[in-house]
Amino acid sequence: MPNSLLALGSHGRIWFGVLVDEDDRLLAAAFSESQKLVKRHLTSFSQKAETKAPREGSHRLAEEMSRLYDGKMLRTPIRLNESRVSDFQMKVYRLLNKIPRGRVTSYGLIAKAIDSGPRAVGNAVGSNPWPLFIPCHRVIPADRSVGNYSMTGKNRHPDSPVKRALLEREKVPFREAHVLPTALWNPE
DNA sequence: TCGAATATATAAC
DNA sequence: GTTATATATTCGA
Repeated sequence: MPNSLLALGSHGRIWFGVLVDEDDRLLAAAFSESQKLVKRHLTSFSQKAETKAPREGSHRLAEEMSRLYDGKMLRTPIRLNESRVSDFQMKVYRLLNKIPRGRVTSYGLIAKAIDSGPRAVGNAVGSNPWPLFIPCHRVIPADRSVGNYSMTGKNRHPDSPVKRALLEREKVPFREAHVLPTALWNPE
């Protein structure tokens, strides 16, 4: 009888939430200034495959998430439940995992590396179920502007302040509205 | 199965 | 600066 765990935590103004399966693997994560939004997002995610509502409790990954938000590294390893993402998405996410902290890459460069197209990569990056854990905020448009960071529909402006703040805490160098070319990382 | 919708890129004006 | 067009993948009717 599968039943996942929904755990919330807060740090400053921000709420973090994780959805973990019964084998302690991360199904999805979310963060927002609104606790309600985080909870709603994760609950609806779990309902896409499970009939039962997730039980609620605490989990170390909710704390780890705030470290990532602050631009720090994880203290403990994580395992992902990849059963809800496509092979294509996983191919993209494995590349995102290789982007070093303090650097960024672009949708187009990823597309070239995996022999796909930039819009398709944008789709995959935008539907990342594990924000912060899979650093989708390190992907920017080819013109090196900040680009979008939609949080599944919310905050949909072209140069997301949330995304920029994440990058700046990771010491990505900016000049005005653009990332410096030296911070660009090329996937192999 | 097909048409529409993307967190795009590039080239032209 | 602004379009126009090519493009890969996903999702819903």
